[in-house]
Amino acid sequence: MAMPCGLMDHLSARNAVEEVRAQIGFHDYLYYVLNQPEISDSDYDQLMGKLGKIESHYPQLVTPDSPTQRVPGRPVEAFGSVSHRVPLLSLENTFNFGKLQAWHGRVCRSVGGKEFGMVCEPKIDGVAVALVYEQGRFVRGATRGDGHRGENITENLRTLRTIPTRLLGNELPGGLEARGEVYMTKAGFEMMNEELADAGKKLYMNPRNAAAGALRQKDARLTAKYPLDIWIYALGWTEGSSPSTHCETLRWLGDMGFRVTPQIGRYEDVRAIEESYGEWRERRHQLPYEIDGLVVKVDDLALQASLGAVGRSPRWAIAYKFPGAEATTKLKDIVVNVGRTGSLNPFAVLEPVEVDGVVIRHATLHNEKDIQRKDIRVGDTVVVRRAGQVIPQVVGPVASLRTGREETFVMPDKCPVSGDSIESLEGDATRYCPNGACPARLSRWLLHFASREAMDINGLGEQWSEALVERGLVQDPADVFWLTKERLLDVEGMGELTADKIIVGIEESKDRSLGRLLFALGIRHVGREVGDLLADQFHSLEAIAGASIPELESVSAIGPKIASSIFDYFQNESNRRIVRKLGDAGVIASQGVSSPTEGPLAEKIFVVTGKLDSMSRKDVDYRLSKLGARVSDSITKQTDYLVVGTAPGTKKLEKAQLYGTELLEEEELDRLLSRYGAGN
DNA sequence: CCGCCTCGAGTTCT
DNA sequence: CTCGAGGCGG
Repeated sequence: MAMPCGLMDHLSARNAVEEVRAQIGFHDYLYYVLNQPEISDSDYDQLMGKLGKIESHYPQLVTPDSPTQRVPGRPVEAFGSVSHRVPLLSLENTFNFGKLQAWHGRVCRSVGGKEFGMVCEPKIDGVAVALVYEQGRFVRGATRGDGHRGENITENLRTLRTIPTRLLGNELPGGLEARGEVYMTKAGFEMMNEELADAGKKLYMNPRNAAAGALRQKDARLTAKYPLDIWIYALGWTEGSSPSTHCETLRWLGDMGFRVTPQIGRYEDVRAIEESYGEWRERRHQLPYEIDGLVVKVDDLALQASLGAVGRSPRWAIAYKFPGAEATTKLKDIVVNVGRTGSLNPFAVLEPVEVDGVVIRHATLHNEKDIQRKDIRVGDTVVVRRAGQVIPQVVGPVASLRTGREETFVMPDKCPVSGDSIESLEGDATRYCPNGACPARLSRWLLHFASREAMDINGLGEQWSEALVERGLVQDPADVFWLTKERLLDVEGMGELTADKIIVGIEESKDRSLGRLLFALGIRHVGREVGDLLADQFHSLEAIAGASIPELESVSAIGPKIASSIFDYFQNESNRRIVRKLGDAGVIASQGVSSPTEGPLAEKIFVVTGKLDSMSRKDVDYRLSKLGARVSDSITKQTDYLVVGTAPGTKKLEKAQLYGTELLEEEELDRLLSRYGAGN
């Protein structure tokens, strides 16, 4: 064997390598685990350089646990599977204190009423792994898998600097298995997604999925690029002696160089745990990584052993989870709804799941493109989130849980209600049912026609809209003005009182403003705003119906698309009939009063976020507009003030910060209003 | 043509 | 609230 540099014989080289590796291992521990480096980065680099140099001269001394080998040279073909010597069980879950008390009661009974200590630690939202060490060296790492067999991801785990390749200390057991949770910090996750977005690649949905994805890279060189970390939370098994309580075990593992969950508490009383749960629930957002609850364990290991397990969960531990803003569930089906415009709107039928204290069964999927973009398939396990304050949203599929039996969604080519062939308008992501008389469209249209912002017909909601259309009493919204109490009573489930209420509601709606009526008609691209604009400009329904495209376009904010949509609407014979019927029924459509553009707050644009205690949003709107201000709902550079109520939307606050918009507390708004005589 | 801004449309659950 | 699309100014 050649000895190119000749300075060392083989034996002293071996000693030198061992020496340097031990030093590097120790400094890795100080730097990555304790966050207390004792040497400078350049000194550290020198150590690494030295090791690399010796190893390059004596390749036979290179072992997989060398610090230079954290990132291997080539990808693996496939992950092997390994069986766990002691199965990794999953924990029983609870979201409420009652079930925690019940668990505590069961443990109490089975230990015969003796006092016992419990340990409580944050439950990291990551990927559970088992790390096996032999003679103090990291030899194997695996995922949980089904609890009995997991995937061998040793190479990938080796890239994590916080996983020691060698343990510290002199009296190490012959073999041991440490268990922990690999996670990605929130910041690392954001950064990574930004990079993926820039590269035009698919984004990860949350830090946990990103961590799981990173660990499943076939090429560990890729894993090394992800910001992964680990907290060790338990000892799986060991050969030789080990401490007798969970607390001490963690300390013992920490001394060997593992990065052990720091925020751990010991309790004798479940009520104290409940208190700590409350604190963690608040504090979780300040942590740099995500936690989804607390894990409560019996501290005494002998007691743990005597309690054993039921089914797949140990009896000596329970996960006390936070009500999550996110959950995963099965996507049972994708069903298509027909909107009032005839738009086909796919929505998800979900296995009911609790998200943030509410059971979610449905969620909108927007349109076909959106489903394709997110690659959502029927049968997928999906992540569901309550976006913004309320509305459930399917974030995306958990692709790793696919069985191969999932079906991709195809938009039907016939309307699911009327059976008409589907039209797709050029440059429009949504598709439409072209049949204006489609019963689904009709009942949605009627509902819209009667809605608060439109004709505001009291008593006519979803239920009765559908019933009236189904009974054939209404073929277009103008028909409602010919309804009589007798005919209403024909409808199944309709009582005297309801019928009276609806008749009165209809009568009262006859003199709504022209703008509202235009909006109610449901002309494509004509909403509340454009409706009022047209009313201000033309003063009567007849004038609008008779206007030419150029005349319509002369109104600012109305361009070619909107103009031709309006023009086409009034060219259509059945629409003209509706207009005539409305006139015959005595629907007056008084001209809307144009809003004053003068006043103390003229030209000022307000946006409101969150809930206000003293008045409703409509109230704010009304009072501010009386002073000449405008209330918009999205923040732009033009916005002058953002009124901040309780539980404000974070998006709006962020934007306000970006544009330097002035913030107004509710009190300040009150003062402002009363100064100009528009207060309470 | 692009980048803003604004408007329209659909939406869940209690 | 969110997305998509229309209008309009640079």
